[in-house]
Amino acid sequence: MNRYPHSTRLLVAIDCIIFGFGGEEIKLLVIKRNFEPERGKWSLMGGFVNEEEDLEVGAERILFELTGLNNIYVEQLQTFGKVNRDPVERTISVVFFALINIHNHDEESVRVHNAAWISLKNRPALIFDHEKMVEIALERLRYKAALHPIGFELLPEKFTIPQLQKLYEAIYDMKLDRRNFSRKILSTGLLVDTGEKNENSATKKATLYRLDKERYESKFHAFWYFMPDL
Amino acid sequence: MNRYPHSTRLLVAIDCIIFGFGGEEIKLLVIKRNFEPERGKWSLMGGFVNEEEDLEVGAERILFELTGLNNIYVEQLQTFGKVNRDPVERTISVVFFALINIHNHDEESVRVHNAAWISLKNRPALIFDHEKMVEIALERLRYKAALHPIGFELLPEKFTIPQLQKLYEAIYDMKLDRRNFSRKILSTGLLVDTGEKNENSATKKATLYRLDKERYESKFHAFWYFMPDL
DNA sequence: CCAAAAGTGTTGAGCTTACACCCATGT
DNA sequence: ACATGGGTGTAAGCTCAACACTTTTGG
Repeated sequence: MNRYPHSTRLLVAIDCIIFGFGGEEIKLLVIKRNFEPERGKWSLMGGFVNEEEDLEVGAERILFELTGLNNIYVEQLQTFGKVNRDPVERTISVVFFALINIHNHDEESVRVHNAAWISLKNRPALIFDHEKMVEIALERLRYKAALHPIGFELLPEKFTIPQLQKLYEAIYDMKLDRRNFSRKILSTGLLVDTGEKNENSATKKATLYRLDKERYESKFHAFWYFMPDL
Repeated sequence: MNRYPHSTRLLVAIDCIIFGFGGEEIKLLVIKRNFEPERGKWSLMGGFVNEEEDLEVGAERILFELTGLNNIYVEQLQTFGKVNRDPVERTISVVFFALINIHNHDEESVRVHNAAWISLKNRPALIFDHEKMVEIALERLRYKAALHPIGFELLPEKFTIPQLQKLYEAIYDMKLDRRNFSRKILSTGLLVDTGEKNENSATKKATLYRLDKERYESKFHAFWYFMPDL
């Protein structure tokens, strides 16, 4: 059904940048290619767009395939289209980035796909232009997390303020003042005290909070400063 | 050269959102289609990606074709890929947005393409999903202009602070306090007094400033608040 | 001399930062 | 009891928002 007769058709791929938080540092879920080209190298999870599939649906399909998760935070990042970015054949890649709770993914899927969580900060080289994609994704994550309450997507349902602070420190690779951070976060009114305490701690047990979903939805698009000078 | 044999190839288009500033309101450069489908309706300027052409290069080609301008501010916005977004044939559209000085474009090109500057705020309906594209572009413009010194791209080389203020008021569709705005802008150190005055004014002539290019480049990626509460 | 727009100064409020102390827990 | 990490209070400085007055120009 080529109804715009004189135009060239191109391969369109989707690549997914999957961020997780390990408690100390930001992690990236990547696959080790067991096919050519670049067999044995690390790569983002991706796939081609199906003929009868919206881009977002494709991204969700690919994310589900690797993680077994649905209903996760996904955002379109950017489209990469340099003529020679894929040495096999010209391919346009629409890149998405996802934030998931690292403990929720399906371990079996990850094993089957030969995937692994790697450190974002000390990551190995990635194939093609995936390196650039990750750089831009990190920039976007920093941008977004400073202005919107996005970080919660990386944490479990119930979390403590010190955990949240560690997360922000990992995202921006900087230390924050405990007292000021706590006050700023609580002042948003997004956190609800569950009454429970974090039993894992060896010292004083920290309060477990959960997100106030309604407030979260309604305030998500507001412009805030979660971070001091960036 | 189909070397990924079993995958579908799709049409890939580029659409351009072109913003200009008329002195009072933000304008959009659009074309009136003289071809089917949707003949006679307003549409963004666009075209298909050439086989041997990077996406950014394609966007610059399309922008040059309509405006006669090179070296303008262009940024990739997002890619639209709903299956039925183009009724003729499935087409992925990579959307760019450009900021130009409205007085610099080539009038002849605009006439040839049956194009016109329309009001952004009171715009007529656009074809396909171009309406949504413009919405998202405006959101992005507001986002970006609040944090980065991007507005200058819409003004002439030399401009006055009141002009700049009118621009920001147009972008955010709100009134700003003259004194606070002036102070905030001057405190960035981005403006250089040219020594000249705006001779067009009927009353007190305002000082003409120009951008300090070096400072602009070096501070462009800083996070700032140009605007009060959004 | 008057109207209209440009330029500048001040002040109070609120926010941010930097800092110190107390509490809970396990060893 | 002590080490470790969690929780809260406060004061100083700074930025921002709100506001009023003076200057320049053309008519």
